[in-house]
Amino acid sequence: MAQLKLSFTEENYLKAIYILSEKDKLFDTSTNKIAERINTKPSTVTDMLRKLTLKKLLTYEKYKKVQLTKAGEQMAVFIIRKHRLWEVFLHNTLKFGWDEVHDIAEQLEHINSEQLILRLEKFLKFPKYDPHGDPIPSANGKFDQKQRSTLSEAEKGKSLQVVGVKDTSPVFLQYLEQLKIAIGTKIKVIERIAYDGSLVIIFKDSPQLNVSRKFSDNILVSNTKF
Amino acid sequence: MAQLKLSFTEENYLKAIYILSEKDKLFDTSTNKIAERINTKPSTVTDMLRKLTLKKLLTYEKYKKVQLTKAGEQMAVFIIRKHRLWEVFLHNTLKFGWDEVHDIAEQLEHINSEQLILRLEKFLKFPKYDPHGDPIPSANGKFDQKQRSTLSEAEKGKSLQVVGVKDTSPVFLQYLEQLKIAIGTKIKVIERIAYDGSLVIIFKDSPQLNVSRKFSDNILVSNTKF
DNA sequence: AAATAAAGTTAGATTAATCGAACTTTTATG
DNA sequence: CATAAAAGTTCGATTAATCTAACTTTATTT
Repeated sequence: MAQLKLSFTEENYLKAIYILSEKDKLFDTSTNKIAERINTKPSTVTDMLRKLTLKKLLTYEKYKKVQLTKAGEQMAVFIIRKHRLWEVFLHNTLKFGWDEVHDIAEQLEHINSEQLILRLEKFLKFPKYDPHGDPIPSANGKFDQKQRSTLSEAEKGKSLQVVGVKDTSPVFLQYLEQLKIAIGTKIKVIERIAYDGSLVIIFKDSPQLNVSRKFSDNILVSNTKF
Repeated sequence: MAQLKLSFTEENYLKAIYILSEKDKLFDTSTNKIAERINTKPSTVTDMLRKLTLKKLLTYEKYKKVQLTKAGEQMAVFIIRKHRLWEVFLHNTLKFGWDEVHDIAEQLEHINSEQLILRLEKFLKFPKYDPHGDPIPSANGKFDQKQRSTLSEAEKGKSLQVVGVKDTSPVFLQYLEQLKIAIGTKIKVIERIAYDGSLVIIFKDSPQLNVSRKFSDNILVSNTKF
């Protein structure tokens, strides 16, 4: 693995395509979506798709859908692994806030050294999840897939533990920080409001709190832990 | 500081020019020397010197010598600061060998985040020297200049402490590792052999050892500490 | 100091990544 | 289903970094 060297740009395309394919399993990964995610123009994406096809990292015919090959997917997963391990380092070791780690990890993920990542992982004690609750693939590319659902799906009376977020925008993360909700926080659903899909919840020593549907849609929870 | 963004390549040129100017204070920093250090051709260097002159990071007229401006020097020192802090991290925290840290730090030094470096420095407890004994500039660009000389200059009978190396090639560093000489090792010069400039030394519980002039020329020592 | 060598520069070409504008294909909609 | 809108592609151009080959300037040496 990791035999052929890719440019930062190529790596970013692979990662973007991987993530888009994951996110929208129903819809095809399209030129425009890639362009938007990578902040470039569709014409540039077309060129790059050609290039990556030649390198056998994805399959693609013009006007048709894009799909990563085994090799391309492996590369993408490895980049995600690096990204998430660095996020753990930034958050746990250097004490960066939840919302500050992404941009720096975006740069660090391209550092090229297998050894570095193995040792970093060991130093961090083999974390399974990053600070946003996203799973960190192991060195052989496997994800630890824990049972997760959104808070919005939770039944009344259920006790749950926050394991991640879907929205990772600073505004959302900072709001969570303000509420003192973080990974690991235990939440109980007191009531479901049928009218607007909002929920009344409590957590830790908090008073009752009404949270919007939009809010609860973006909180990932598990109830397998207790 | 650090207002304008430079490419990796530009940063590498600045660093190379800074280091060459430091090393050979007597001789001018020349196109060919830069080319050799950066592993590129002289013609490429000429182009880059023009570009960096336009950006006011150095002064240069064709066929004349190159000199960094205040701004260029600040940038270079900041890159060296990053490089050396990362080396400390790799060595102290991730337990990489003395000889393994350079290449990875060469990549990490280009990561762009003032905060990251400040926090890394704090995490590492504000180290003053990197694993090779080279001083780490502080955030305001100042070096802690300790009294240093080479082992070859040491008088008979003197006790000294290793504070760094001049040669950082893997073969030399690995030899030191084998001998169990590292930063901090205390050495006593038993005898100076006039014939070939070699020295007889002892350190820790070692037996007497004869080391060549070439060897002792590349060990930096201080006797200010005890 | 003239000739030769070494160092440095210029010019033209190449590769990677990007863009805008014009064009083509696919999809959606009346 | 014809046509307009959306999506995607092609083409020519640009910028950064690099090279080679030819040329110029500076340094060295007899």
